[in-house]
Amino acid sequence: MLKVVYLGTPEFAVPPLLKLIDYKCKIIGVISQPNRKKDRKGNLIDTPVKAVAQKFGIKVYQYEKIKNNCEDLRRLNADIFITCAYGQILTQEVLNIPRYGVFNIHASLLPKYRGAAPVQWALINGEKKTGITIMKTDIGIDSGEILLQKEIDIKDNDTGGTLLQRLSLLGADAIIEALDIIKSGEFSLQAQDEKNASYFPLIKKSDALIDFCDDCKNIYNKIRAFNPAPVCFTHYNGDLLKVYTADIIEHSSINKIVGLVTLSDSKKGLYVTCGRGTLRLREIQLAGGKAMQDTELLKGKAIPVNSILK
RNA sequence: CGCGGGGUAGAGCAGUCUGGUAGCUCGUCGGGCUCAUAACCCGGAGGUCGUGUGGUUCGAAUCCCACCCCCGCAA
Repeated sequence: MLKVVYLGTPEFAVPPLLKLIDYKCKIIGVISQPNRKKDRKGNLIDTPVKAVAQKFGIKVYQYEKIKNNCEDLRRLNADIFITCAYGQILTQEVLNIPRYGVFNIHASLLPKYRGAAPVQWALINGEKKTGITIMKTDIGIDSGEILLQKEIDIKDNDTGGTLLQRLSLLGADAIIEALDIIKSGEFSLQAQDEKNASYFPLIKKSDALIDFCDDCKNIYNKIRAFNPAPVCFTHYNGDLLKVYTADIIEHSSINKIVGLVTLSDSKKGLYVTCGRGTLRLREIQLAGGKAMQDTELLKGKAIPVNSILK
């Protein structure tokens, strides 16, 4: 039976792990990032992958720097490492450890959208399709040879959350398929076409600040890409105003004043001008308050017409 | 003890500093007007003001104490 070590950290990496637990292989260990998230009281929270692994009695390892723990890793005597949003870059020394090498579940159709946040970037760029790539990890970032790919359509109403979830399930199916192939021994790996490669960086919190100078379509895409995390935001009177969802009201007008509230009505909602077009900020949240519909928020809190959001 | 905001009618909020039995925007119910309406007019119902059968007071949503829950930031 194939001895697998699974490396993953966030929610996205949970479905593939669950699928592998059901699969005819032996998961001899799970490696996850150190616990970093804290609750409001300052207690550290287990990573989603760690929590699931522990529930199934799988040994969990958390390394500050995995590359400094090769001795441990060798001792596991694994046939294969499977990575999925693990969060650390593996060195050649690590890659050499498992018998069949390291395979990665990546949420894009490589060579496009290499990098740590392929799903969000695909949405930001208004892509119509994306997918999962199972590739053999090499020393570059998402540059390894491809074993198989699965394509999926991006729906107009997809958000980062919904798309991540579907891709996560797709990734779970894909890795099982990949293991079957690997076990059969009959497969060939396909080098990536470097000419078509694109790389997008990790999303930073500051990327979520809405720039109303932009075209409303771009802002709309960013808002859905960043829902439910990190969530786009702007400011009203200096207070944080998160925007979970928006609707495009019209996309042709050219506006000199942007971030301008043109309609603020507890029945019709909150309309704001963009460089091109107008958006309705539909699901919003002020600091300290809960997320709610614009119409609900406006019943208790006035955001007068002609206010500027920035 | 990381910093901060908040828990008041079905919903969103004001009132708390400067104690004196609760108000706004909606929703809801009834009636009216209208070809019609997410429009407008009139009227009604609905709240032990997070919990403590706590403290202070003649009197607490409001001040003090303890606890529970929600949210923003930070990590």
